[in-house]
Amino acid sequence: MADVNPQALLGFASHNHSACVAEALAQAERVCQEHRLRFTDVRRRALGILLENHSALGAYELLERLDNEGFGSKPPVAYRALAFLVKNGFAHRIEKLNAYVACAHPGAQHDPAFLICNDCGAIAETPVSASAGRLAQTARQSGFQISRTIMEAEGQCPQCRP
Amino acid sequence: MADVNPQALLGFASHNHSACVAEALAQAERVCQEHRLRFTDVRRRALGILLENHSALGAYELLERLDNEGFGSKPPVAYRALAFLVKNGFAHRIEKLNAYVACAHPGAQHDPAFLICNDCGAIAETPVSASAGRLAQTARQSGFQISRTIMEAEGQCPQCRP
DNA sequence: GTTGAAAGTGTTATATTATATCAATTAGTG
DNA sequence: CACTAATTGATATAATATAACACTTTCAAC
Repeated sequence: MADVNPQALLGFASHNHSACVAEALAQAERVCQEHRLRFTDVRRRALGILLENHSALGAYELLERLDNEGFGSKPPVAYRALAFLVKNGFAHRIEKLNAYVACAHPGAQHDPAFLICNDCGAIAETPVSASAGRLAQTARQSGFQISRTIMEAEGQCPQCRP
Repeated sequence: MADVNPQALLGFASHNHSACVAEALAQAERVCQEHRLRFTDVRRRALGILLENHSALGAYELLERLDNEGFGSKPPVAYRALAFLVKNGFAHRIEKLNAYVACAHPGAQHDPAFLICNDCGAIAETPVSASAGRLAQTARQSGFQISRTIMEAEGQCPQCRP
């Protein structure tokens, strides 16, 4: 994946990016205070980096940037920050890419679903209710109790279409 | 994941397993003839192994079994067989597990969706029309062209529930 | 049937993603 | 302050995956 056009992100619509980063960080700050979570320097910065990118970042890419900024340089540094962010809903893991994105709807309870552009790498998170879909229906019928749903669609975003 | 109870598989319902393996292999044989695909020894055996397991198998687990049976012993042997099976719809990759399952509905065109039991490792493939869901709807509305959809739900299968 | 091109196989080597464990530090609590 | 739990950073290693090469097999053209 080449450089990502920032215009192509966040639901593939334009937006004020630095404001959106600041807003998301502030929101995370608030949530952490409320829930007595320790929003440490590495964690804050990791989220900042994901937000600045606004597309999926691999753990080792994140690690490199953290390292450049004086944080640890070894894999667990990145993986632990990511684990914290994912666990608390500030970021999501994209299984298809073995990569991570900042959450586009932090705070709100949601089953994340993603549209992944194979051309430019843009990621759009869309709020889909997993419990309402056919898969959940099938699960209920067969007595399967779903704890988490992964929904990712690959394809071409509007910007990259012919 | 411990040993998987065969009773817990294929939609979490009991079935005649050796017959189902033979039938699936025969079906694959037919499809390959129709489509002029080369269903070589490694490929056939790889599918057989996946079918016998009937739950997700990692590439290296598959490799070990192929090696034991006199096929190559190096990763590409397994990955290439898997690539063939996945490409042609005889198997699916479970992104969440970095593992592979034989397809439960070979031949038919379908968007596979999976229920993954976190306790016993059982996998059920359910025929869900991705193009009919909310995610596809959102995609259409935003001009995103979906080429492939990943749907996986983790949870507890009926056998493993309290 | 021989030949040439394409596909398949197996290997070596290496890349990429991820985790277990331990020592040192920091934050929060009584 | 003293204690505990959480966090950090490092070492080491595990698990997953692919690139590139030599050799073989298949298949179609002749």
